[in-house]
Amino acid sequence: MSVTIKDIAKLAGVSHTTVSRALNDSPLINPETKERIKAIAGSMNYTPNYSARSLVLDRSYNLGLFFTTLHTGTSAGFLYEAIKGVNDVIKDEYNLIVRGIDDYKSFHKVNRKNFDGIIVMSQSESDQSFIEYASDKEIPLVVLNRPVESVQVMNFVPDDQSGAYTLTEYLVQQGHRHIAIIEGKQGFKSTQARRDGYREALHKHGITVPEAYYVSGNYDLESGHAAMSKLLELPDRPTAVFCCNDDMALGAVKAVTERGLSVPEDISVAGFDDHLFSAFMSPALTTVRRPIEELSRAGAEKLLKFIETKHSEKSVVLFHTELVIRDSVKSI
Amino acid sequence: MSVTIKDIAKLAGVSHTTVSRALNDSPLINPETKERIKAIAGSMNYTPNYSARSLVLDRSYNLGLFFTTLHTGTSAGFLYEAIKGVNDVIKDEYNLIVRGIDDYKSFHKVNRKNFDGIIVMSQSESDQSFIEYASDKEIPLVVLNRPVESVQVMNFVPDDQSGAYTLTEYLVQQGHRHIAIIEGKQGFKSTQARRDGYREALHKHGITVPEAYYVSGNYDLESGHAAMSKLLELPDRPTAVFCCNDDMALGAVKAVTERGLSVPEDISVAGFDDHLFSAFMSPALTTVRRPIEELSRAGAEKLLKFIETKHSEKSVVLFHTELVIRDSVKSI
DNA sequence: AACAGCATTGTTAACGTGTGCATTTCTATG
DNA sequence: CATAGAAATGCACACGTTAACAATGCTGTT
Repeated sequence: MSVTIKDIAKLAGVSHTTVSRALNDSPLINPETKERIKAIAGSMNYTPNYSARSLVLDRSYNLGLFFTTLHTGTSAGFLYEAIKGVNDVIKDEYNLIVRGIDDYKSFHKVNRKNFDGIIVMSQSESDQSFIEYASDKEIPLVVLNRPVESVQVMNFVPDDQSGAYTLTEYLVQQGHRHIAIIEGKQGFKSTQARRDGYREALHKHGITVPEAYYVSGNYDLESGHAAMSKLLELPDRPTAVFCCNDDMALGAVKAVTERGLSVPEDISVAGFDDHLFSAFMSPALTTVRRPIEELSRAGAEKLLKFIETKHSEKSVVLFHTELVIRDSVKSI
Repeated sequence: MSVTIKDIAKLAGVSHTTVSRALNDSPLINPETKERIKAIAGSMNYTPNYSARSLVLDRSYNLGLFFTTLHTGTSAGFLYEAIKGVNDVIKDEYNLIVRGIDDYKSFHKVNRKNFDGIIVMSQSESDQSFIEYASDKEIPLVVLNRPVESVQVMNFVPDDQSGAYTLTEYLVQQGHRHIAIIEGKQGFKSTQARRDGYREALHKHGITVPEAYYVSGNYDLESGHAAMSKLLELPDRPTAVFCCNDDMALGAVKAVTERGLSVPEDISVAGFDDHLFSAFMSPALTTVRRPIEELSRAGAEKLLKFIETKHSEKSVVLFHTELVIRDSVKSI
C-alpha cells in the first residue's frame, strides 16, 4: 500500500484536509504547519494518487499527440521532430500519449475526461472526422501541419505551397524548363499544396510541361525510386525533378545512379522537408526546410496556455518555409 | 456533464450496481437485463470514467515507453521503429506514454498507480538508476536493447556483438586487412558491444590495426563525417571502415565523396542498424539489420502478458542480427 | 466585557466506479 | 405445502482527493 494524505494527517495530528491544502500551497494554512506537513510528506515518500485527483478535479493530465497514421506516409524524421518539439515544452506533470488515429476502432475513449488537450499532427483529410469529433466534444485542440476549414480550431501549418513555389522558381532560374514532379501520397493535403506551388511557378514563367511529368508517389523511398525510373524512360526526359519530400528524393537519386547516370550532371533533383540526412546525401540535397519541430513546440505551448487560461483565438497561423540550396541542382 | 452508470441505472430502472455488472459482462446478471442495459448505454453514448475506474481498481491503463534520451543519440529511425512496434500490439484500452528518461527532474510520478507497465528502450547505463527505481517499485518492467545485470528484469536485446563480428569477418573475407572503426556514443552499451565484435573478428584472423583506426563518434551524421575526415588524413589510410551505425555511415560517405573519392572504389564503408534509407543511399549500404521493431513488439507482448498473468521468467533474450550485403564494400 | 472579524483548522460530502454482503424472487424437491 | 437452494438484484461502503461550509480561537475595538 502506498502512503496517502490520511496517513500523513495521522502522523501530523491534523485532518487530511489540512494536509491536502498544505501540499497544494493553499494560503489558508499556517506557514509553519505547512512546512511541517511538507517535511513529513517528503520523509514518507508521498506521491499523490493522480486517479483520485483526476476524478474530483475532472482533469486527466493527459495530452494526446495524434498522427493521421503511424503505418505509412509518416516518415521517421517527421515523427521524431514532432515528438521532440512537443516533449520539450510540456511540463513534468503531463503525460504525453502518442497514437495513430487510424489505430482507433472507435473514438470512444477520446473525451474530455481522458485528455486535457489534444494535438493532431494532421497529414490528410482522412482524419477530418476525428478532428470534428474532438472539436464537438470540446476538447482543447490544436491541429498542426494541415489547414482545416470545416471547424474553428487553433491551427498551425507550414506554408507548403509557397515553399514549392520558391523551389520551382529556383529551378527555373537555374535554366530548367523541363521540370517534372514526383507527387506525394494521394489525399494528403500537403500533396496538393506542393503541386499547387509547383504549378503556380510554372504558370508564372509561362512554362508548360507534358502530362507525363506528373508522376504519383506516396512519400516513401520505394515510390520515389519507382517514379524516377518512369521519368527516365521518357523520350523527352526532364532536366530537373521536384520530389515532394526528401525520402522520395533519396529513392529518386538511387534510380538515377543505378542507370549509370549522375545527379546533378545528368539530371537535377530537389526535395522537400529538409530531413536530417538530406545534407549528407551525395550529392547534398537541395530542398525546402519545413519547421516541424518549431511548429510542434509552438502548438504545444499554445495548447497549454489554452488549457490554463481557457481562451485563445482560433485561427490559421502559417509557418515560413525556407529554400535550402545545396548541390543536387545544376545550373544549365 | 457526461453520462454515468447512475444515469443509465435511472433510465433502466435498476441500481447502478447492476449496470456496472452488466457492462462488465458479469455472469451474475440476467442475460436479458444485460442486453437491455447495454443497449441503453449505447444509445446514451456512455463512456466509462477511467479515473474513477482506476481509483477503485488500482490500475491506470497507462503503459510507458521510455527512451534514455530524446535529445541526442536517439536516431529518428530508432524512435520510429520502437513506437511502431509497441503501438502495434497494445490494445485499445491502453494509453501509450512516450518520454525521455532524462526529461524527468524526479521519478516521483513514475509509480504503480500511474503505470501498469513500463518499457524501457535503454541505450546507455545512465538510465540504470531509473531501471532500478522502477524495479524497486515493482512496476511491471521490460528493458529492451541493452542487457542489464544488476536487477532481474525481462530483457530483450539485439546481439550487437555477434552482428559486428559477422560484419567485420565479412570485410576480412573481402580481402580487407586495414579496417578502421568509427565508434558510437561513449557510454552507450551498444558502442561497447560493437567494438567488441569488431575486435574479436580482427583477433580471430590475426589482424592488428593501429590505434588511429579507432575513431570516436556519437551516432549522429556530423560525427560520422568528422570521423571519416580524420581517417582520410592518415598516411596509411584504411581500405574499409566499419561505422557503428548507418547515420554515421552516411556522414562518412559524404566525407569521402567531398574529397573526390568514391565508395566503394577508393574505400569501403559498412554501417550498422539497416535504417530505412540505407538501401537507397548511393552506393546502397552494406550493414547489419537490427530488428528493433520486432524487439519492441515482442517486448510489448511480453509486458502485457505479464500484467495479465502476473508471472514470467525474467531473463535475457538475444535477438538475432543479420548481415545485409549491398554495394558499399568492395572485394580486393 | 461584548463582539466583529480574521486566521486557521475540521466536518462532511462529492467525484464515478466496483464489490462484499444482504435481500428478494423464483424453482425444484421432498 | 414447506423449504432449501439457486438466480438475480440492491445496499452500502470503499478508493484518495478536493472544496464548500462550519467551527474554533484569537485580536482588537467599542
